[in-house]
Formats: sequence, C-alpha cells, structure tokens
Amino acid sequence: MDYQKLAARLFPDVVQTPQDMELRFPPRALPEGAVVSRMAPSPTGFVHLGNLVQGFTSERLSHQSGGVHFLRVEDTDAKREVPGAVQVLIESLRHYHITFDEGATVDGDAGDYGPYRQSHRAQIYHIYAKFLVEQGMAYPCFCTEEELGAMRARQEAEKVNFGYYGPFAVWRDRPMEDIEAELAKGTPWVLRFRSTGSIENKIKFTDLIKGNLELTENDMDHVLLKSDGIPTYHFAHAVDDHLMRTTLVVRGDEWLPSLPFHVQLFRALGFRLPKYAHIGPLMKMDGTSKRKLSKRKDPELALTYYRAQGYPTEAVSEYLMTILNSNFEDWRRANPDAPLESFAFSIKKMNPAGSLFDVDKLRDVSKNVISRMNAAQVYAYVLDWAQQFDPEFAAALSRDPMTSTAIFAIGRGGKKPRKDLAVWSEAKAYMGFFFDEFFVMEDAVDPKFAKADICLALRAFAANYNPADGQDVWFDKIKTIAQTLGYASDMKAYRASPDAYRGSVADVSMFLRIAVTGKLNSPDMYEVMRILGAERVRARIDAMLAAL
RNA sequence: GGCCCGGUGGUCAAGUGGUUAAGACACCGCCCUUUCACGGCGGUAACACGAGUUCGAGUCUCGUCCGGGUCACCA
Repeated sequence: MDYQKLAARLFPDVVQTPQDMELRFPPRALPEGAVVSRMAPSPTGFVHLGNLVQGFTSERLSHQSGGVHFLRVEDTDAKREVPGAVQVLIESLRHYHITFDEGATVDGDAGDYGPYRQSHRAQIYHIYAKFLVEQGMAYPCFCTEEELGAMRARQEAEKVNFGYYGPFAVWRDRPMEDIEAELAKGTPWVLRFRSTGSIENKIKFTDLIKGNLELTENDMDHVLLKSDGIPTYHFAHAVDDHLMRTTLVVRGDEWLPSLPFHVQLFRALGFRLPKYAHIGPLMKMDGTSKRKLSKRKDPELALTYYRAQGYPTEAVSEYLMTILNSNFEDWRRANPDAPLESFAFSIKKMNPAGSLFDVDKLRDVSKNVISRMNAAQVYAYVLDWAQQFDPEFAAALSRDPMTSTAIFAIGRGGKKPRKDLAVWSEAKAYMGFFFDEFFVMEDAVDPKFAKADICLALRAFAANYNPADGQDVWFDKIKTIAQTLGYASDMKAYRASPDAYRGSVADVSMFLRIAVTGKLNSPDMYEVMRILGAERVRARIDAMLAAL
C-alpha cells in the first residue's frame, strides 16, 4: 500500500505539515512548574455543576502555579449546536469567578494559540490526519451506520467485545483499488486510527488524582475524523492540547476508559503526553441506589437551577470546594472572611471516588455565606433575585430601600448572627410581613387562650405602647401587663409552677407576634415594631382585635 | 458481557502499619432564650466480607461481594 498516495488522495488540499504547526505554536515561555490547563466544554447551552467542578480545579491549579488557564470551545458536534450557547457559557463562568488568560470570547478569540473554537480548526486537524495516513497509522472506513449496527448485534450475540477491531475492522487492510472505488462513487468515509495495541497488554499510568493505574491497551480502530471531516473528541484533544501546550488535563473520570487510546494517539502523533487529573463524578440518590447526576433527568445539575432557587453563587462555589478539597472547611472556619482565591488548593486533597451531592450541606454552607454578608449586600442580592423571579416582591422591596435594608439588618453582624436564609427565595416568607400587601395571618393563637383574654392583653399593650421606648422599657411594659392580667412575668417561676398562672409573658408576646407578623416565629419583636412604625403596629393590633 | 475505577457513621470526609478511628452536615437531648434563628454542651452512629503478610492491618497483598463508570461518525 502506498500511504503517500492514499494521503494525497484523501487530503488533496492539505499543504502544511506538523512541522509548520510546531513553528506556528511554539512552546510557551513559562517558569518551571507553571501549569497550563484549560476548560474545554461543549456549548450545549447547559452549564452544569460538573463544568464548575472541573473549572475550579483547572483554574486554581494553573493560576496558583503562575501558569495559564484558557477556554477552548468543543463545538465539533453539529447536531448538538445551540445558538448563543457560547455566550451563556462564558457569562456563567464569569459569574462563578472562573477566569481565563486566553481562549474563546463572546465574539472571537484572545490569545496566540487559537483559534479556540474547534469548529474553526478543521485545517489544522487535517494536517495531522494526513500525517497519520502517510505513516500508515490511519485509514478510511466506508462502513455505513447499518453495517456497524449489524456488527454490534453480532458481537452481542457471540458474546465477544464490541467495537471495530481485529477481524471486525473490515476496512483496515483493504487494497487501494477498493478504497479508490468507494471514493470514486462518492461514498462517505470516516478516518480511523490503526491501532497496534492488544488487550493482552497492560499500560501503567499515573493519574494525579487516582494514583497509579494499570489499564488494558486499546485495540480498537476508533474514529478520528467523522464523515463531515470534523474530528472526534479524542483526535481534537490530542491535537489541540499539544498545540496549545497544555501541561495538565483536568476532566471527569468517565474519560478513563479512553485514556489508553489517548496515550496511543499522542505517541503516534509524536506528542508529549500531558499530565492528567481525572475527577470522580457527582452522584445523587435515585431511590435506594446512587447514580451519576444526569443532564437529562436532574434539574439540580444545571447552574440555572441554583440561580432560580436563589443560592448565592459563592455558596455553590464554597460547597463544591468542600467536596473538592477536604481541608477547605477547616480553612474557612479559620479564615471566615478571606476570599476563596487565598485558599491553597491542592490536588493531593482530591478524592478519587465520586461523591453524593448533599443539598442539606449546600444549604448549611449557603446560610453561613449569607450570614457573613452585610444588610446592604443581602438587600441587593434579594432584590436582584426578585426582579427576575418575583417582580411583585421586588417592587415592594425597592419602594423604600433604606427600610428594606434595615429589615435585613435585624440580628445581622456580631459573633452570633442569625442564619435564617439559605436561599434568596426564602426572603419573602421570612420578612414579607413587613409589607402590607404580603401580610397574612399564617398562624393562630393557641386555642387554649380565650379570645376575651387575648383582647385584654392586646388592648393593654396598645394603651401603653410608646415607640420612643427603649428595648428594656418596652419589654418591662409587656411584663407588667402580663403580671397584671395573671400571667407569669418571670419564666423560671412559670416553669416551676405553670398551673399557678394563666400563662406567661411568652404567651403575651405570642399574642403580639401573631398580631404584628401573622406568624408564631419572627425576628426580635422590638426591632420589628421599630421598623414597622407605631401607626402600622397599632393598625395591625386593631385589625386583630376586630377579627377576634 | 468485556474493560476500568471505587468501597471509613444516613451524607461529605480525616487517616499513608501502633489513634479512645478527627471534624462538618443531618438527626436526638439539654442549656441559653418572650418565639424563631444563632450560640454552648452532650448523644446515637462507621473501617463491606474472607484469607494472607506482620509483634501489630482502616492502612500492604490476594480473593469474594457491592456500588459506579465506560464500550458512538456525543463530548
């Protein structure tokens, strides 16, 4: 077989050589130990937690080492192309503070190692495809989908390994005449790798996360170029990561099975193999069993889900960091206000196994993140969320920003801040009662108290209420009312002999709380009344008196 | 089915031959407290199983079992 002739026949337009590419994309001048890593997502319009996990890891590792982090868009699958997806992708990543030194941008490329969209790199791939054919390491295959399907069915029936290999690689050693005949007919073809591997052999490999691995050699003649001339992931990975001078590939461990093939490919192309870090998957419980989080079935995989629920982006980041680096939580406790970037991310701390996604934990992290914010920040975030997902609430909040901020300031700051909110969408339930349009009687007074008694207490409070009172005076008045009406003003005394009283000052407070907030639970009542103002406090007490 | 990865409380996880096997979340109890939230104290709960190596194994080896991933002209 004349491989030169075959190569020329298959790629008549290719004039450049791999050497030309070496000159065009020279090795990077970076200090020893600087990591060049990248994100290489496909633009499906669906940015998910897996992207973030991968992105945090590659970003931290490259930037902490003084290296380069770039973005490459893997848009090689025309069938899955979604308009506008690249923009969504880039904006989402920026939102989560995953930064790039070079790569694809919304309207083009930035950097010397591009193009950074695989759809713009066809000529480059073809140079290497031609090279492999010339070397006898790749060949065209004219099998149809039907033929491949039938082969697979036969393999399943015969219980042999699936795939295009050995005796099943029907186009592997066809004579030139056969190839020429199909070409002349215009039959579509794919370019396949001619594997010299055997499943009898093992290769040793060290993964930065998984450690020492022993894998079976690849004996499959995988597809390099699809019939439209666009490369498969494998081929694009080898060519791009070599030419972009990537030193570390961070990706999900679903790629582990194809690693032996990648090792072969790099060797065949004369490329130096980068280091690899394969991350375990994010799992979830499905009934009684675990499974990998799925794009199709699990809405909580999508970043838009967290946006809609109202999780601060920082909470999502911090939660993922607790999964990625086991010592992150300890560090955060010791450095509550330090920016995420000052944490010393270590690949050694990454777990080789997959972890179950834990919503309870996420909520806890989120509460802590929010508790560290000041009232103005919380107000801004809640407003931002509400403008998109609850416009009526947003309108109420922004009517009087000062007051809204003051509401969020209750119990905030100090050593023991309240942690009421885990997500912005809970804000309305938490403090909506401040707004007359959202005020509803959610809860009722314990029916063991007679309506007449409740009225007595409420009237007494209204009669004595002075908004100018300090907190102590305010509460002393309530205690006095309690005492006068036969309720215990001292909780210890009440607990000692509850039957000696009509109730306690806690019950009197409860009447007031229901009247003013409509709820059994609320933040500090004194602060609530202060912000609500005397007029509305009285109006709500009157309304409750009327309802009783 | 083949190949590969993994297996410490319900969950996330420390742990690299000698520990009373950390910590966090969740759960339960008590304290603080006018409610809730916060905070404090305490509690239930784990090395999948079986051999082997060793004075000694969660840690090393082998086998078994279980879980997951992967076997496309998708990435």
